[in-house]
Amino acid sequence: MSGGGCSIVWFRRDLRVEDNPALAAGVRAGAVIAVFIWAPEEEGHYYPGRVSRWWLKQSLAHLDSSLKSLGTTLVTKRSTDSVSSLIEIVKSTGATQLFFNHLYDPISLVRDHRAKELLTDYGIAVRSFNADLLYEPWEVNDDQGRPFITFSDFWDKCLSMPYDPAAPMLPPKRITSGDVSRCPSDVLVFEDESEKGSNALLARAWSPGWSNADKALTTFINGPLIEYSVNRRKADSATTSFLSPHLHFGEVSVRKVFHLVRIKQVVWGNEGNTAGEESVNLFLKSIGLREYSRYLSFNHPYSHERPLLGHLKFFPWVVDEGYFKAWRQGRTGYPLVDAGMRELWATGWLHDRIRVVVSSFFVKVLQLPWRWGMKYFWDTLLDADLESDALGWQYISGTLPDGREFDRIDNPQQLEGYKFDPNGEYVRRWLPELARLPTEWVHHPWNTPESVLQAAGVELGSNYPLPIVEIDAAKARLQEALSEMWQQEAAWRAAIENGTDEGLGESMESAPIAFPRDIQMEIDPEPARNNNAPATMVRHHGDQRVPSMTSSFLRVEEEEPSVDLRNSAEDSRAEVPTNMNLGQEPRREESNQGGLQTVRNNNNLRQFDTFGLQNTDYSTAESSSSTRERDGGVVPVWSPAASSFSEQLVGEENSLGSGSSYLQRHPQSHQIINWRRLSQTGARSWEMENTVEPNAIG
DNA sequence: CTGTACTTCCT
DNA sequence: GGAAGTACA
Repeated sequence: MSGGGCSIVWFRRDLRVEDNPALAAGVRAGAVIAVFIWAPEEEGHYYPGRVSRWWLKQSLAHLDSSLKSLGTTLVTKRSTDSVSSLIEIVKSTGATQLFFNHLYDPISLVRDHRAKELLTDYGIAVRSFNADLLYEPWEVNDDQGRPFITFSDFWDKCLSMPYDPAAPMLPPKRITSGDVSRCPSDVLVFEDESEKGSNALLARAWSPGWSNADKALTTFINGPLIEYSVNRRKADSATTSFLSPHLHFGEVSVRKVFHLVRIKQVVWGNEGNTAGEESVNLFLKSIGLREYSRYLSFNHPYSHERPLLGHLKFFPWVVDEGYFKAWRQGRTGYPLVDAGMRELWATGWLHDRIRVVVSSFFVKVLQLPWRWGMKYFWDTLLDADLESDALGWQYISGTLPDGREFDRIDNPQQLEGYKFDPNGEYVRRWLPELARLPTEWVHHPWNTPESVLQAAGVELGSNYPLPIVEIDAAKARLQEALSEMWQQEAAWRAAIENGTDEGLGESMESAPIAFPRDIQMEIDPEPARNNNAPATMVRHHGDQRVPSMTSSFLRVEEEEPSVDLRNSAEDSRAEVPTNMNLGQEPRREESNQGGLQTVRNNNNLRQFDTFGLQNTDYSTAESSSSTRERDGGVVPVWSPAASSFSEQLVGEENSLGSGSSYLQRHPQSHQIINWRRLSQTGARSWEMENTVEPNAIG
């Protein structure tokens, strides 16, 4: 096809040969050059952590061996600029086409757009595909064609779309290899000497690689899935799917997961197995959250570093590295939290429930800035995933429209972990110093009788800490912090109205809470795990300001773009994109909603009506055309204004004019994205459609 | 069977 | 905090 040149299939987080649309397209087009480019510097702060790099290394080796058995090989390149490397590969191989699968994190959106532009200019036919999601983010909209702002609405829609997700494709039977004789692979280094020892242990517990992922999926669906709803609340149960690292690297297709799970659902539905059906719904929901994380990232590319809602803009986060360190080391004095943090450090894994516990503790009790916790998760989790983790932390922090109240420490008794760890086995496993405490006391040593402690060999404050913060103190401090936040907010508004402080919004925007320097390097309680970061890692933290140790209540804002609150939204709201979906060709298969729950929840927006702002001028939001004529069709174009639906929200909610207005509760919600920084990267509009033909651009 | 107090979970 | 479920009069 296309003149007979070979195609580059650019692998990224789609390390599988099965149900890989980019690979399938390459195979269909003729000879294939399979490429992986390792350019971690492109990730900025989010240089992958040790365990994540370990996984990637294994997964790539696995993919390479699969490709070899199919007739080709994986070309690997070390790079600081993926797009330049692609052009080099084009030059050295004579490839005429490039295929890849979509990613939705902000860095990839920019980079992939640039890849498309530059390579198209170079005369290369570029096509990209959906391999990571059931539906592309722009396919899932409400009745007015606007993106959803709550998960439940989003997920209800996904489960009731008029067409099913694409059916998974089989792996190619054979791949014709392109000529790579003049395109040598670089040896990719994913771990340094100091990391090898720790990494060796990982191989005992995990088997990266797409066919292992497939086995894990089958095992889960035929086994633990049916018990999922019952067992999911046990901290150390082996009944989670353990698919998340596989899914992160795209070793298994989420569409295959979805299809196989729905088959089970139909079977169990016919059998009247309600427990099984409930399990399926819950498990699919966790798949849905992963979908939603991409959806949010696509619609709000800064959701990994900025709260989606602005109402915590003035919250005085506790910038205290001592707290942060205690949390990381599992020395907070709360056994369940500490057990979780030690498990995370030791294994790179944490049960979802425990993730909620430790992150909720981090935000609500310690009141540390959530981005620190998110960064630590990024550095340590085997399944570290920017979009999913951003969603999780924003949810915990109460900065999502459908999240929880911020001003409550929910279920403080869950910190006495009898719900997730009723017999204390989990705590005893990870906190040997508490192993001899009776179950009755193992979750709350702080009020355990002295005689019991002595008998168990526990000396509080010595071999196990007293609670770093008492729950009651944390509640009180939370209230103080909130009133301080409201004062700051009021002062800020007053200053703006007086015109005396125009610069504040700007300065806040440019002063996010810096990560503490080198957080990976000082964590380790055990020298054997010392994580001597390679030079590249250090560099990413080198330019960070270190938070002051002396001012634990230093007020540091989560940044927001400057918002001029004086003008009414109706006067100046941006043009509303209307036809994002026109170019889509919905698949025509008959929709099968067999038994899937489509109960519609109420939106249940939170009552955070503290600012009382109603007139908000989102003048910083740029307007941009959301569609482009192309090949006789209109295709959706990712562009800042098109994906930022703040202006639509303003329009709709203000026109409702009711006391339950969304924006009355969340006056600055969804005004979160500083598009200037995006445009600095050179992206004005990013094609995400999958049918760009050569020379169609420009 | 309906009303109501109580519990659980919430992305 | 509130919806949705549960137990019981």
